[in-house]
Amino acid sequence: MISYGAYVSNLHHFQPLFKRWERRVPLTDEDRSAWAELPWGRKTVARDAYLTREGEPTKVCTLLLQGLAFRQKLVSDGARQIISFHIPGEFLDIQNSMLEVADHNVQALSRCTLGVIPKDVLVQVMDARPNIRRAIWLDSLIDSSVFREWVVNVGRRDARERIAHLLCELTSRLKSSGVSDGALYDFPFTQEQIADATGLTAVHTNRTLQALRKEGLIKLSHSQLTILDWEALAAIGDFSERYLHHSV
Amino acid sequence: MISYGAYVSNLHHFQPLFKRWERRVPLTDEDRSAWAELPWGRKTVARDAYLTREGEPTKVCTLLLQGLAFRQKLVSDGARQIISFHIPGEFLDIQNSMLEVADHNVQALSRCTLGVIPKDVLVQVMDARPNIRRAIWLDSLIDSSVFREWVVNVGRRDARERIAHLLCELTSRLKSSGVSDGALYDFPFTQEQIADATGLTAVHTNRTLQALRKEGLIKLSHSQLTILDWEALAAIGDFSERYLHHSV
DNA sequence: CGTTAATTTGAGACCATTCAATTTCGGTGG
DNA sequence: CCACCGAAATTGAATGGTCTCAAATTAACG
Repeated sequence: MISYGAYVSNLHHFQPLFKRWERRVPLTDEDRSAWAELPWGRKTVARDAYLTREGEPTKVCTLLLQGLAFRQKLVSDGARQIISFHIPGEFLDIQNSMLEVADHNVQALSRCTLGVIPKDVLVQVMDARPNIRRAIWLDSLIDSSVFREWVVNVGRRDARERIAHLLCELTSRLKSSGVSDGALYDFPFTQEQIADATGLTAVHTNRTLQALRKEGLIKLSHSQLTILDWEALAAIGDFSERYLHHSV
Repeated sequence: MISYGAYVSNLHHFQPLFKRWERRVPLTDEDRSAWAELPWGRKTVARDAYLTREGEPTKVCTLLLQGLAFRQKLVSDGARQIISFHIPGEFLDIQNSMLEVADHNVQALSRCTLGVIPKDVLVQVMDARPNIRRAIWLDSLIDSSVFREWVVNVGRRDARERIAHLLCELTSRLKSSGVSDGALYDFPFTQEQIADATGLTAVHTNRTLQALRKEGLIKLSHSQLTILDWEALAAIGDFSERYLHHSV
């Protein structure tokens, strides 16, 4: 029998997830408790830890509960391309539920707490609960939309535009999720990570960030970011929230 | 009452789709006939026609029956980034089933025949038929994987590598789908389209293709492509089929 | 407070772009 | 069947954004 304390505690971990899901799909109390009662494993990992490795067979799906994480692929000469960043309440590898082999790597960006669940359990709950199925299906479609925008970002924007766009995306998503109030204090990304996410070198990322600072668009030091002029930054980055599908 | 002739004819149109689906998910005769009996609209469009426009409300989903198509986004200065190419038997906008507004454009690359279906019909059939649901869910996850690889391609490879990779992807997908035998005769892509897909200019794409030709890696003229040295081209493009998930 | 990671700076080289101009290709009408 | 036309491919030369390779400085952390 599950104690009331543990039960509430479980539900508590899923608040960012439920909050995000319920913006788009109605959940019943049954949905929520069924979700919380799944055989979740808890895991805490250090910064830079690999959560998934390309080429390995998929066994579980991973929900990010606390901290930040990112997906990446390595090319033959060893260069790294970051493909997406993830915030609490997001699945890091929902595709593992259906695909047999991981096609990219997932790494912790900061110290992370994770909810880990066997892939077949997830498939079962998706079959049984239409609301949860739709919520996950929507998450996955929105992930896809973000990947598409990243193709555009690295393919057709220059350094200044790419970085402005990335900062806008992170701010917008954190604000929408309620994790941050929008000014994005606490910005644990290294310049090398920003470089790998934008297809630039760390050196050029450094110079570009300095330019944005000198123009009074952002304030960034000691892992603290402040967006000083959102309108200007969004204009530079050609940023529109549409692709994030915050409302449905 | 649906005539036998029309019924068979309908099924015929979906052969490339069913063939692809059944590599990963078992379909029953009931699944197939239920699918064929949906209220499909047929549409034929000319080269370059827009099938979906960013910002427009989503009403239908579109299945490519014949011809080639691509997804793209335009940035503020008018530049175009192509995000994916599509071959017969693939959905062009499955995300329309759940999202309210299109986040990118879809264009016909050649003259196309399309199957068009209202989004709510698709949602219903996915709720009712687990096999079809899983097939579409898999399609969508693999689309996502391709988008991720494209982020890597434009983000961390040089011109030569990007184009080699793109040619390998197209060849591999056409071969796997059975549309082509793998040598990829009939290559209707313009150099401008290849440029827009790889984040390059048409001029540099031209020079890079010439280099690949001079090295004896490909033969390309008059819209006919032949891969002369697959191994070498795949090595240059750092190409692995893993991300295409041909088998599950 | 020492050690490593992360950021910053400089200078030169290079890949890809820009901007034209030219040639070839593909389709059309006379 | 050939002349014509716009689209696509090709070529050249100059420019420039980003990279490379160090080296120096600053920040983070136990």
